[in-house]
Amino acid sequence: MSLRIALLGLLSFSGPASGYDLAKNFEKSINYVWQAGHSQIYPELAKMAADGLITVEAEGPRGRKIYTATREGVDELRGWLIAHTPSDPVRSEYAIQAYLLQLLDPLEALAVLGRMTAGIEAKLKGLEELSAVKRSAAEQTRFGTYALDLGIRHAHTTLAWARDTATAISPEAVEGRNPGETGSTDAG
Amino acid sequence: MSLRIALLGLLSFSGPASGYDLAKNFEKSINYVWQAGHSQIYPELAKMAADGLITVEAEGPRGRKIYTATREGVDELRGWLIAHTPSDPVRSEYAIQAYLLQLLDPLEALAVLGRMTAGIEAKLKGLEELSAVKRSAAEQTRFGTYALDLGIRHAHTTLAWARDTATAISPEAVEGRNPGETGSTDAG
DNA sequence: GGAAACATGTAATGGGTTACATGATTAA
DNA sequence: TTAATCATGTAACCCATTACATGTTTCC
Repeated sequence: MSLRIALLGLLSFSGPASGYDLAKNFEKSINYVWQAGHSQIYPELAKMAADGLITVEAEGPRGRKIYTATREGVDELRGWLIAHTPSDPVRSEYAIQAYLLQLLDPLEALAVLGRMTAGIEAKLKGLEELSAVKRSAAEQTRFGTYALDLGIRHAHTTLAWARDTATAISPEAVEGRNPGETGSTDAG
Repeated sequence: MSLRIALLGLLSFSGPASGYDLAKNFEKSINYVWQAGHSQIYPELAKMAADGLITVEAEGPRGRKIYTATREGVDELRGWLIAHTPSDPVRSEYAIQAYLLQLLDPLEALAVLGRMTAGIEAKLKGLEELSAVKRSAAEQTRFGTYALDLGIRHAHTTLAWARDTATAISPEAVEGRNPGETGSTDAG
């Protein structure tokens, strides 16, 4: 359902577009918040057309099909936005690892948390750069910025959590982790 | 893969257990972080047994099967914890709605954000109550608490984001939202 | 005897990822 | 002519949800 809504939304923003256009557009906007590749998008567009939510307005070169949202499609989108209460099932591999960390000894657990921290920092850096680019280029819609903002905030939260958890597991070990020291050879 | 790991983890904590036990246990622990029902757990256990990660140690009354992790299972779990970098694909209906809100007029958008806020507040309340219960009952493992903590932090973050976004859309309208006023009939 | 909880499964369906497959157009 | 990019699809497989289906034990 969400994919359908996302595609209807993109069509509403951009006007008539092909599956290829939508896939490209998806990749650099909603993608930060919901993932889908062309192999999922093309069949979904076919189903949406069969359901009367969109129509093939025209066919261009190379078999390019131009879709437009129908009245039903617009209604569907508006109805979902206004009436649908989002579900937010948490499905976090980070949290699973956190839950199971006690099966490792403290030093191993700290190493795992260190890897987590690095991963989240990298992701956060990417999102923030993107945010800066989009803001300056003004290529981004106002609300697209808000979605990106949510992503950045969540990454910050996860990062802070990983650091605090590391501290809770072993305060001394974490405090000893200053730049230039690895803490692996000299314990004192 | 994650389900497998979660089940191996639960088995490691509890010792030998049946699918039923694991499903119950799952529901009140990892469930806040990764969801799976019995209809997913039973087949997965069968596959894990076929793959040599667990074995049926004994059979109890009512066809109850008691599983234990094998050496391979323990290795698999430890290997995943130590080597696997968690993926955290964001798949948030909240964010999709945020992205598409500009298709509504500001008053409609505010109503949607209000519903979001209420939903997240309810969820947060549930998680925090649970956290209090678990802390007092000491029934919770130390790291299970950390996973729950992550859930609570994320909910807080989403809530703050929803409020800030509402303010950004329409500062006046949001400031006017005091208890006792609905703001729907008298526009001020 | 009947309800509740124990205990285990399968089937149908939907959603998502990866890989496979094909062909047209454009620009170097 | 050949590489890049445009453009569209299918197939195999995995994971997840909901509903269906069955039988046992315990307790009232």
